[in-house]
Amino acid sequence: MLTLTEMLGASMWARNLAAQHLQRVTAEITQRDVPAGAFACRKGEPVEHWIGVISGLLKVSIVSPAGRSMTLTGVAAGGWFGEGSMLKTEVRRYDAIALRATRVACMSRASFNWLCEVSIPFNRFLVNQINERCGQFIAMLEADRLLDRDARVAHCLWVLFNPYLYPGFGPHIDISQEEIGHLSGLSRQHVNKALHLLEGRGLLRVDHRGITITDVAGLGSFSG
DNA sequence: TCATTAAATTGTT
DNA sequence: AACAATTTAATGA
Repeated sequence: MLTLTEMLGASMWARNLAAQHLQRVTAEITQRDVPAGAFACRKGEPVEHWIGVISGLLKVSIVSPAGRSMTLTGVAAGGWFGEGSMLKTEVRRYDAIALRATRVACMSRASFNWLCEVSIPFNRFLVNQINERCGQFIAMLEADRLLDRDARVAHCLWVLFNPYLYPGFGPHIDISQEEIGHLSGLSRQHVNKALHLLEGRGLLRVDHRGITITDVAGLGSFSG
């Protein structure tokens, strides 16, 4: 299990921060353990924190009035989310559910605002992060509306592998096929078939309780 | 260290 | 959704 310090070391924004800035906000960050299946945050709550994943895996999703849920993205270790709501002062617009026992880091609004004021690298990071996310959501719309199931699995893994949003640790992603199913909105059976199809195309390798990406660009452009 | 068992995950139907 | 096969993790000799 990773520590907060190790996780920050991998986080894109913490890498480029001045030492004294990082030291101060690190001291102010609080940690919270979220059991599997529980909410890390809920739609409609006031947004008090910028949230990062220290270990585990979150699913960011929204639920329609009719009860249908739609997954927006997954957040793996090293990833942070909610900066949009920090900048705008609004209530949380989605749920974040732990797909397995997950430890999150919470940066208060005060710390976040302070970083925005004193750190140019942090502002540059925010612009890049929001830009990356914007590109991913466009790709997600395409995958969701135009592409088949195999491509949706490919896209969902490609999103998780994005080195900017989720600066993981190497090409291996620790995730079960069931968890991929929850992220992509498909059944475990479809995920299983899709993974082996993608493996046959040389884009990844199916491991036990995980996968190893061998061709990131290929995953991103896969469309059947 | 090795064997046994339980639990989790995968592959198929 | 249910089942069997496989892998990992945990336990104790």
